[in-house]
Amino acid sequence: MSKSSELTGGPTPEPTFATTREVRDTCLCLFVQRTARALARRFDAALRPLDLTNGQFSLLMSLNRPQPPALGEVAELLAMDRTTLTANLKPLERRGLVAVERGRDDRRRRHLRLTAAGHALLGEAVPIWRREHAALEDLLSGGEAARLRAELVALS
Amino acid sequence: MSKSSELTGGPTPEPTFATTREVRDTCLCLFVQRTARALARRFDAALRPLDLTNGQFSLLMSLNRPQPPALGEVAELLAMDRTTLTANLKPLERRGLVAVERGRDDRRRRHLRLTAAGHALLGEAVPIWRREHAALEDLLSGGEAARLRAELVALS
DNA sequence: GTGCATTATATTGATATCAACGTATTTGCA
DNA sequence: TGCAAATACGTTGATATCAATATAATGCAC
Repeated sequence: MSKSSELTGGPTPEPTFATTREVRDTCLCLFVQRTARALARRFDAALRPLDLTNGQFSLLMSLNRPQPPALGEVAELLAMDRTTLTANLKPLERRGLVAVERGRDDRRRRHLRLTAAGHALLGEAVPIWRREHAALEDLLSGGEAARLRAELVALS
Repeated sequence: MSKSSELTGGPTPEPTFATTREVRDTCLCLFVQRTARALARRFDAALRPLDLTNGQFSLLMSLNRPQPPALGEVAELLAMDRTTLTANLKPLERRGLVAVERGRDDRRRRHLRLTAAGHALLGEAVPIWRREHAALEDLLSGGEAARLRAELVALS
């Protein structure tokens, strides 16, 4: 059936150019990474006047809630490694946008609280996000955005 | 109409929790970054026996073609900054998987060539990619993968 | 063929990402 | 109670990402 033995488990053959085209044209991981880079650049550029990256914006936004969440909860919400979140917090702490405080009940936990400055900066970022996101949705036809979100969540 | 003045351009109000929910539930950039992290972890784990990351796999694969492409072409194909690609090449060059050679016609160009070792390693990676990617497509219903790819490209 | 804009790439500095490993605290069980 | 497993988090080292800036080669106008 197949001219290739790539599936037989024998001595691995070297991939043909046809295999490369197949991977390049179908690999969902590659497609998502590519779009992730493009969107990151786009939102980074839009938020540059506030000296915020897209990731910092999403992180600050996830902290804007009645009760300061623990680090682990936020990491899970962002589908991010805990240690990555620890690293990402450092520049925000330095700038006084986020404060970290030990849990009173459970002293292992570290709760992340948005400071007044962080809250205010987030307020400036929201209109930028609205503008940029509206432009983004214009690239998709009606209803596609919702479907895209559902598909992305299915892969997460 | 709107109880919020976030769109009026006046003194920026601080974002409400409702705004946070809106961003969290709709931001395509956030959704894509989240899925990008999850898929990267997944393919990184699958390729770990070969000591390859998902990005290194995609990069090696993009070099598997008749004529060695120039750095800039590859960067555009991967929607990646040129300087990022320069950095990503270093570990692959160290391991002897990729060779960089100056263009003969245009000596500014640097052509990226897969070595025999790189080609062989890529051969070992293909079955792993096939297995992992098949598992991934199972998470989506029929035809969704193609639609997802098209939507991701529209945003790139 | 000179000179200048353009093109292709490298370097530096900052943040982002995760695995491997280590520490402190809590929980549950004997 | 005492102690081991589980939980929450940090640190280190490696790669990934991009903006800003610099260098070198090409090409074009004149």
